[in-house]
Amino acid sequence: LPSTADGPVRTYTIRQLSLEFGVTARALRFYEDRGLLRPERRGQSRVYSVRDRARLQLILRGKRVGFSLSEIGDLLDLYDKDDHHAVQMAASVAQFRRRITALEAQKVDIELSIEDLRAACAEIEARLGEVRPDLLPRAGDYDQVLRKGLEPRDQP
Amino acid sequence: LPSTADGPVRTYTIRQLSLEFGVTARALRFYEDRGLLRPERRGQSRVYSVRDRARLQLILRGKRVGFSLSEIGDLLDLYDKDDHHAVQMAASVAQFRRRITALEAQKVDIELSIEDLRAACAEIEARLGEVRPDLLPRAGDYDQVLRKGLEPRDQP
DNA sequence: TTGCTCCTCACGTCACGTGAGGTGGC
DNA sequence: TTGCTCCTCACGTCACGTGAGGTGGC
Repeated sequence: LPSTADGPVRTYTIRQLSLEFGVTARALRFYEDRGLLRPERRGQSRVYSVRDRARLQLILRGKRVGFSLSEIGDLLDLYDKDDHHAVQMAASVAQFRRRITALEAQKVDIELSIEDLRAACAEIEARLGEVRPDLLPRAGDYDQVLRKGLEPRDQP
Repeated sequence: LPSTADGPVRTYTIRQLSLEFGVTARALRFYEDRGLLRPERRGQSRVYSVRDRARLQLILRGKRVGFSLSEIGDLLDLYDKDDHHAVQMAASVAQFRRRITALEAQKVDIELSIEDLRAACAEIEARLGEVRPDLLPRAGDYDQVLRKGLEPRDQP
């Protein structure tokens, strides 16, 4: 095991990181392929450092808020090239604000979609009430509704 | 042109529909490939009926609220097989309610992402204020910030 | 003949999922 | 020897985008 004066250097296997962060090993290899991670090798196997782990954490945070991998890559590259991280920080804030704007637009879209679907439900239920009131959902029991709907109706 | 006692039957070319609904011709062909549309042919060319247009409208509405094409296909199939549309209506309401639930979860995710990004911005700006207050954004002028950050600093 | 729209492959994109087939060290 | 983790292809998924190369009718 490699070590320094401070003791052995902490490293991680691909499985350790994938379990810790709840992603697949395939995902980690994919991030490497895209240049976002550069773990060392011990023979064939990948060996991830504490820094790799930190980068992975940033990658996953970025993904969670909707950045593409290439956007995340740009941010990480800036971070590497900028010793005191000042420019990187300013650039990140700018990127983050843009993302916030995009997310707010998405949120509005979702709210409109929900309204749309609610209106559609109401309209359909009104029409259904005229034709087959027996098919109207009772307190959210939609499975019941479907089973009932597919049975033959009682013929008078 | 085909016609009935009511006069000529209204039809549409692929370009007419794509322009009207703001999608590409490729998208319409793709929906056909997935079995969502079945326009007639006049020679090689596709001829869309009023019914095809209505289906397209439903497809696009479904997409807008986040249904996959295969989910939309299931809904449309039900619609075709159910003469009085009663079962189809009940099933749609059930599907729509599920979609609403999913959208509400997505909305919460987005809200959390926005909060996350806002917190990250605040934290970064605080650190930046200590190191390079000159890089702090002035009233949203982030382009300025970036240009400034990439210039060499004045050496005292 | 030129232009326009139409057509059919078929590969590319995004972020991986999912086997297939093989290796290394305990 | 069996088991485990690791590895590298490489094709599949989703909803198309994007040429390439060709046809038909005004």
